[in-house]
Amino acid sequence: MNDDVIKIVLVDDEVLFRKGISFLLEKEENIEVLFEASNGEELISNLNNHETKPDIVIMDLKMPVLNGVETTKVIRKFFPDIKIIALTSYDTKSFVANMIQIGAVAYLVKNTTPKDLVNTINEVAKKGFFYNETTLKTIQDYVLPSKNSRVNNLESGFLSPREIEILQLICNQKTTAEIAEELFLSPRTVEGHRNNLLLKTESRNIAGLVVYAIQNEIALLTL
Amino acid sequence: MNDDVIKIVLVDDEVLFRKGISFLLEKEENIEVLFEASNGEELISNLNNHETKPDIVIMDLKMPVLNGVETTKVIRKFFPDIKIIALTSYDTKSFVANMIQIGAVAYLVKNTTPKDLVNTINEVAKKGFFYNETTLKTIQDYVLPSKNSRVNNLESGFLSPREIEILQLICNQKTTAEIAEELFLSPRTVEGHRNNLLLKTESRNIAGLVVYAIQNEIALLTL
DNA sequence: GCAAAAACAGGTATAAATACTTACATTCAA
DNA sequence: TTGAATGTAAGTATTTATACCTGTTTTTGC
Repeated sequence: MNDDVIKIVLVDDEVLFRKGISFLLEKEENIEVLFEASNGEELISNLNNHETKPDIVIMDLKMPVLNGVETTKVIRKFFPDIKIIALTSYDTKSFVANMIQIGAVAYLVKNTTPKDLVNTINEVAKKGFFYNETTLKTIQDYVLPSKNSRVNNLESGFLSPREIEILQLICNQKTTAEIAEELFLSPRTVEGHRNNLLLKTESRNIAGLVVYAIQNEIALLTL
Repeated sequence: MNDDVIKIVLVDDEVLFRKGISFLLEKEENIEVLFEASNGEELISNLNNHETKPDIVIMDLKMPVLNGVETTKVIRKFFPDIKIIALTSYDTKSFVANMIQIGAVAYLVKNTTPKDLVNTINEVAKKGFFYNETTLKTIQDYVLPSKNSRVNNLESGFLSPREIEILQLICNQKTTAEIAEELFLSPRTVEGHRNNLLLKTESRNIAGLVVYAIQNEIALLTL
């Protein structure tokens, strides 16, 4: 796959963005855009139907139906040969680290140049991964061993499924009592989870949690 | 300016998106992209320096430094001949209405096709404006006269400068007491504003306020 | 099977937000 | 100049959230 044409698939819910990138990439001689998808589910069913698999998937993280994180996990499992370049608007530390851990081989902020994008694609095709300086720094921050694993894990910011579930309900303006009722839990349990969320996301209050959730694409902004 | 080439300027903080659209548009024979800008301030200083003015500015609403709403106001004042097409990721009712009221001649969600974009540009160049069905419906909802102006204004969701200021501080995880101190106000006053914010945005709590703020580009997600 | 996480749940406090109300001064446009 | 909107501030009460603590059970990875 080195000297060959690099086969790309684009996944992003914004048509304009997708088409734009598509045109940009097709100007490159060694890059071919196989197809596009507007969310993770579409991507996966397309992958199952297409004979030729892409070398690289360029994927937005904030998408409806099946988001970038979940989609990446699925791809890693069922199509381990496909490289994933994560593309997003924001770059929260914990999220970069999270994506890398899940298996993205490159991480790009949308506010990047076409040149960088093409360069990243070529590097990924050649070496299998490509991390720019910012990403490398973030990785360093996280990979560094720490004295206390518990504290570190609290600081690292990864959320458990339950925590994510509760965070989403918080973003939906639910109170602790309502969340408890909805999930058949004690309010105290919900309080505990919320407290952990505050610690993990380093937030002071609900406002911080919501901002974090949206920044990290845990809560979608779509109505 | 009817049969002539349509001169366009793109304003968006995401380089990739900008370049993508740029390529898309330059494939059209009757469209020329004069220049690009990454935020409102850059756009305005560019407008001042360029001899040839654009016919249309395509503007993202969520931008750092000077956002789309403020930029639109400035353009309407100093370059009234330039048409503005608003482009955004989300389409909250109050925001669409707000932009139209400010003077945008078209409103496009980013999740639209290149064809629609080109079509909108051509229509705007020809007729001076172009509203799609969704936008028209939103306008209808707002233009309809109402029995009670006070209630209507509360429902319409437009926020006063003071309210926006306080909303931003809320998004920064500030408590009522802290906001009061920072703005040299009584905590009760801040409570009053916050209460009005809850009413105007139809939110139940802080979480709702934060979501609203981000959806309506009042609070930026950039760190 | 062991160790570590995660999920669960309670106690005791205080701090903060929310729900109602009212009132007055200023600013701004019709 | 009158009404409307805004900004200011307060009373009273209740509900939520936050900050500490402690513990058990269940799940998961190695």
